[in-house]
Amino acid sequence: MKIVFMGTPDFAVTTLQKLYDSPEHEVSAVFTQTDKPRGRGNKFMPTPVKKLATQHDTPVYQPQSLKKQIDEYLPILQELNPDCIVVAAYGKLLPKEVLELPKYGCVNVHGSILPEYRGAAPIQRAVLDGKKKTGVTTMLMGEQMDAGDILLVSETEIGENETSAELFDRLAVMGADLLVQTLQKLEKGEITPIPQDENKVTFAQMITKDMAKIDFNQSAQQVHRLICGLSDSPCALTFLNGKRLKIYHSKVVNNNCNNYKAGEIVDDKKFIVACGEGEIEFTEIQLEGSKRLATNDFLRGHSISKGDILKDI
RNA sequence: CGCGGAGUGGAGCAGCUCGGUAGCUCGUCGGGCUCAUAACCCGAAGGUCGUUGGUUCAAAUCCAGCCUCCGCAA
Repeated sequence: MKIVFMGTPDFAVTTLQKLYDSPEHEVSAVFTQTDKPRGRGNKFMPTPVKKLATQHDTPVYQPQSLKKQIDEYLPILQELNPDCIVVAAYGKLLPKEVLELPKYGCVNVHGSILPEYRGAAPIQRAVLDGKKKTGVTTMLMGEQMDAGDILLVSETEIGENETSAELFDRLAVMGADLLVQTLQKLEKGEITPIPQDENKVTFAQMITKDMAKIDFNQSAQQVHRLICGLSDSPCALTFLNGKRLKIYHSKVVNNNCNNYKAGEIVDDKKFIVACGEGEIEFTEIQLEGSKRLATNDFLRGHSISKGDILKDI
């Protein structure tokens, strides 16, 4: 199939790579968000998708807004004449003219089992909510965000200590596979799109940094979910001796009540911290200015004291 | 030129302010103790202190440039 790909972050890269690897598909152009200054030094960095597309010498387009610049880009798309437009975490809505252009429509890969978790952060939200199960969905795009008819769904379980980052990687691969399957069946006419059940719709709100500070008055289970859900980015956060301490991995070691204060360090050999209810062990952490370390390694060079209390500044 | 931190034996850190014998917690290897152990005791190997140049009798330590990594802000 002749395909135009639209996407931006790493999640989309996996799918794009899969398309490059599939001999039956040809990626004739890539759309991605505009380059923005990011990172240290505020240098302009290409989006992950652009990086990959450039390596494959695929033409890259970066419109500010397809809707506003439709007169400019519609002719380009018509010229490209794709059989299908594949969209993965592009971050922009597509205008009607674009949606109606390809023979097989615009197919989107989404990181949840729709209609649950429509929107920006489906994967993190699923982990934050302590869901046992999630998945990826392919759908035919409509004009509303993530509201199109469902094509295929693939499910998976979320591990007890699995972080958003880990789940991200798994779902990206699943999504890429599912997309290729979807295209195959779409071409053969083997799929009947199913409208979403509007009564079951939930939204996955964007993740913000002000969620990141850990409140140790919550239960160990709640703290654990926050840590898993926000890892690797923005990452759950507390403070050790006035310095930011990010928690990448943790596990609940005790669910019962305890006699410690919230945030008190209970074990300085393992970095176990008391919560409002239960205790949690940090297993991978990073101190401000230093690198991300397994707690074992961290404790060889840094000392923590039993009885110290972690708290916000 | 957005702000800041850091590069020291295999790992994580200290030492740098006030230049002059390389330190700590681990790991590794050898030996011992023990029913046994990730426990304990004894011993050993392993570092031109990121890189280049400068100051000096002497630089991990002071100065300048470069490389790499990291936190914040966007």
